[in-house]
Amino acid sequence: MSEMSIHDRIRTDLETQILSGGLKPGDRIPFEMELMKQYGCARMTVNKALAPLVAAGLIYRRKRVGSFVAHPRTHSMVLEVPDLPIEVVGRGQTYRYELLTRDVRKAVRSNEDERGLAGTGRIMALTGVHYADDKPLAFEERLISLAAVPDIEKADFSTEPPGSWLLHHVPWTMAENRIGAIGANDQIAEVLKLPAGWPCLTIERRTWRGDDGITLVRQQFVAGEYGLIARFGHTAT
Amino acid sequence: MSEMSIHDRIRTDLETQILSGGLKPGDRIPFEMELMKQYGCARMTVNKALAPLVAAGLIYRRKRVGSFVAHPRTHSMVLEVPDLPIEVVGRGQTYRYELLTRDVRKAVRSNEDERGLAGTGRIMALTGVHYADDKPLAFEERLISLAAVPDIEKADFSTEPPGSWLLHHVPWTMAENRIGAIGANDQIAEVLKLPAGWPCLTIERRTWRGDDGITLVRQQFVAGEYGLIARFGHTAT
DNA sequence: CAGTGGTCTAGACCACTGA
DNA sequence: CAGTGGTCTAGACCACTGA
Repeated sequence: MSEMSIHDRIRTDLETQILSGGLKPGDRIPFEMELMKQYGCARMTVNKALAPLVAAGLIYRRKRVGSFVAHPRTHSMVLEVPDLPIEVVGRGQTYRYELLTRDVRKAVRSNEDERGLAGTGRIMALTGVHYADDKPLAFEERLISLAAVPDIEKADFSTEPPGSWLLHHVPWTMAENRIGAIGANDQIAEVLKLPAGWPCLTIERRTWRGDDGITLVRQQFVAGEYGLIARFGHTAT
Repeated sequence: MSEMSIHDRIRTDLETQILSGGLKPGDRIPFEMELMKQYGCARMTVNKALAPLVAAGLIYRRKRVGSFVAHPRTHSMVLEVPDLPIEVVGRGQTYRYELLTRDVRKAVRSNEDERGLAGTGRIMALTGVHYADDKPLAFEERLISLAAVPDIEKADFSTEPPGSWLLHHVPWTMAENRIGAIGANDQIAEVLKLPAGWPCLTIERRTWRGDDGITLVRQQFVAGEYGLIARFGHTAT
């Protein structure tokens, strides 16, 4: 407790009050001058405490008016989309990736996915299967922009899956995941050793660096074998 | 550009370099003293620029050593778990909730879900269906702790679904979502007007206020009719 | 106009830790 | 020991905006 810095104490005190409901959405929080007096500190210290609360969307501030608890709009959770090998090994299973197809070619103009990724530049197209304890866990198809990631041509995906390679080598600035469910089609059912139509959790992820698309990946996880967990969080306006 | 504050310029300059790959994971970023000279500002201003980069996990700092670009570890995304009526109406569809069953009783000690929620106190158990444009969208079963939410007994769920009621009336401090896929069983398939075994996206959400469980809800969304979207984010070490 | 938050300065002392 | 980051102070000027 006493090891906490003053700005940490101010911040956590306010967080606690907001999350416990003691301070409700729309309520005014004390002015900077008042917090200075309460905590016996300088204004910069109060400011340092409030900045992360603004960034987290817990409060909003208006000049001449004051600072207020924000109104929660949605349940906003932090979703960890983990590196699959680490996730699987972390569960005590063995992990293996099997590369099925690998193709380097010019992006097809009429294909929306490919055009959005690399314009009319070159792309690498990969399909593969993730195994946990030698049981099929997920089917993956992936497109990678060679303009954005030229080094990818030298990568060896017989040992390391492309997602891990990218995660470790290529920084990204923006990503979007779409999560849904679908029944496995005949081809995927065969690869995953499932009856056709078997339910799968789908994740479609697009990743950008700046305005440049890096990769587009679609994964189908065998229902029951894998789930995503999202925890905690709060976002408001 | 010139409207940007100094700390915003320092921060975005560094972000740009890191995200463009000009600064790679493990690279040292300039010392605070160097940034002071580069930007002609005080050390506090540099500090204000670096703090959000630390919070975002883009850099890490070690005393006596310096500050470095962090190594990306996992994709950490913000998942919006929206209020369903708002989401549906936002898509231009009509929303309707149909309450199927409502039961108030003592929690069953042998049932792990119920015991975890309310000890041996009383609970409300609800099942219902969410409709979009009068087509079944999701089946929902929900348990609510009456100890945590006594007012819920007076709520009318013929118009408003219980999730919205709770979102608007009960603040929560912690939540956990488990996302997966499953084939609809016979009972749920009938309610959702699907063939048995039809793939569904499942969301299981537990919500707490402090140490008290508020609600546990399991939702099954008809595959193709609904998806979750998670955006952006970054976590590193 | 007056009071708020936004930003910034030019210092200061400290804890930590590699050399 | 020396140099880094962590924190803090006591000011300052400004833009914004409700009264």
